[in-house]
Amino acid sequence: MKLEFYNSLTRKKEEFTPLKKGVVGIYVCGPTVYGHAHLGHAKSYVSFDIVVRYLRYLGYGVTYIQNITDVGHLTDDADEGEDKLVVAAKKEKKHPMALAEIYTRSYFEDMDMLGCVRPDISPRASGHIIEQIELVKTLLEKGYAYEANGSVYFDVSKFKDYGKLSGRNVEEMLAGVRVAVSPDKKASVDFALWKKAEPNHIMQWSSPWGMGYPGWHLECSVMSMKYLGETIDIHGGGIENKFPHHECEIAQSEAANGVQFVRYWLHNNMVTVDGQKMGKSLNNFINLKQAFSGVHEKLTRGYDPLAVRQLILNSHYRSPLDFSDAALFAAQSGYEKITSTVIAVRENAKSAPEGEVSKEAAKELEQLKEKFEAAMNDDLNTAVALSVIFELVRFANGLLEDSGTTAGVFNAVDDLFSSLGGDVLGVVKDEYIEVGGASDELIDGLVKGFIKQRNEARSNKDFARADAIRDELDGIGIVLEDKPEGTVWRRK
RNA sequence: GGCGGCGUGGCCAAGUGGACUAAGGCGACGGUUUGCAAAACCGUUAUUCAUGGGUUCGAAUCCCAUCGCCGCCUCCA
Repeated sequence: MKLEFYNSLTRKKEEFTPLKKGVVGIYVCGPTVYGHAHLGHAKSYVSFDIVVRYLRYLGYGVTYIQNITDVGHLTDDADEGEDKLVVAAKKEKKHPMALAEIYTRSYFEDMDMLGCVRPDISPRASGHIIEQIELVKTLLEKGYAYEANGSVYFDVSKFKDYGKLSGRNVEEMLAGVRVAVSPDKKASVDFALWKKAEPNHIMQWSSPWGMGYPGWHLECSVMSMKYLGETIDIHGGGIENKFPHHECEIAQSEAANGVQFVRYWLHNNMVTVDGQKMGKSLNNFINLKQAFSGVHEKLTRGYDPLAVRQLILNSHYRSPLDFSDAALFAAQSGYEKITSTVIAVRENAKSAPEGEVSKEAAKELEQLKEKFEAAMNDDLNTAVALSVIFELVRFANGLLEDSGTTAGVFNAVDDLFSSLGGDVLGVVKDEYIEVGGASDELIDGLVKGFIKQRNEARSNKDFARADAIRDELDGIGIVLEDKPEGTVWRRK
């Protein structure tokens, strides 16, 4: 089976073929950096991280572009309202660009924690004002836009395909207008390409139409065009951006270039928290730093970033995902199960008897790999792909109990964990340095001292003392496990 | 009000006309193992897929109605 994506544009699953053989250009709408990234960002960017990782796994050369929106958009569409970056900047008493810098760094930090590969280019909207002005000029020259009172608007009536992505009908939209129409616009559906700035507006640039700033949809058109060309293979983003944002991107880009803008539109669904929409006023707004640290009244503990990632992968990217403390807890347990098995496999690979992979093991691993790829090829069904990883865990644990398992088998199992669980899903790490690593030498020495004392107590049948030592260590987050080959410790 | 989507075991979630008497994870319970645990392994845990009708030889999957939730129609991943 070939790789298929559900294309929002055609509303069906389609086999994926890139425009140019072997290479893929993908553009994903990035964050507006006026606050820390939250669970919704995590779902979106982990989802597209999987797209990039899987395409690379399949051997494509992928160019991954994800913008950073550091020019705030208006807080409403009635030509009123304030730039939301500016609003946040005032509140924190910082220059908007300083604020953008703070939250851009915070964003990358959180995405690194979640194991998302960095985009090849993270273009800033503020760094592409010239290109944006050029696009507006082109649209004016071609008659798709008009200037009014220092602002420039896109004339939707000139672009026949408007509405093709979101399934909206321009006449119906005109009939059902709820927002007050700006006096400068010819029609309520027209959208701003360039906005005139009031003198006190902090972020403004000079243009042929006077001082102003770019409209909200322009940057994505401009930056995808600049780095990926006029027609790009994949454009990703949140489903809430289908309209108006992506619809407007199509209009601007296709009007300017006269060619198809995006071949495959991929949209991820939203998150809820405890079954409710996540909102600042609902007190269920959880950002990633809170999820990782557990400092939030909805959370009973902090969660491993990769456990958060695993929870996201446990459902389909086009399905809504409900975050709750219980769901995170379950994901954490499952993540730890995978982790401990991978570590055990790698340790055993070093001490196991020499030997090649057995035919039976090789066959089993091949079947798991095929099942995994079939799931991923079906519009990235990570939930099923993850279940294959759990099948591999069970298979591996069976091998671990068999003292006859050879190093060759363990290495083959590790290879599959590393490629499917690591390279593709990103929930298996290359190295686990938390336990027994150089940074842990002191702790390791101390814990081993306690283990020695406890085992002396055990051999003297002084189980009360033995259990007391174990409980004491458990209280500070260290778990002891008595294995046939001796007692080992790990962090909780 | 208009448009789109969803509702599967105690919880999360895949499956979207016949191989479903419904994956996988978490939790719970029983067993193996253990001094007892932990971890691991084995087994049990939905005759049923929001509710009520209908189509079909056959429906979780299609249609209609009802209830609930989510998204878009104003920036938002």
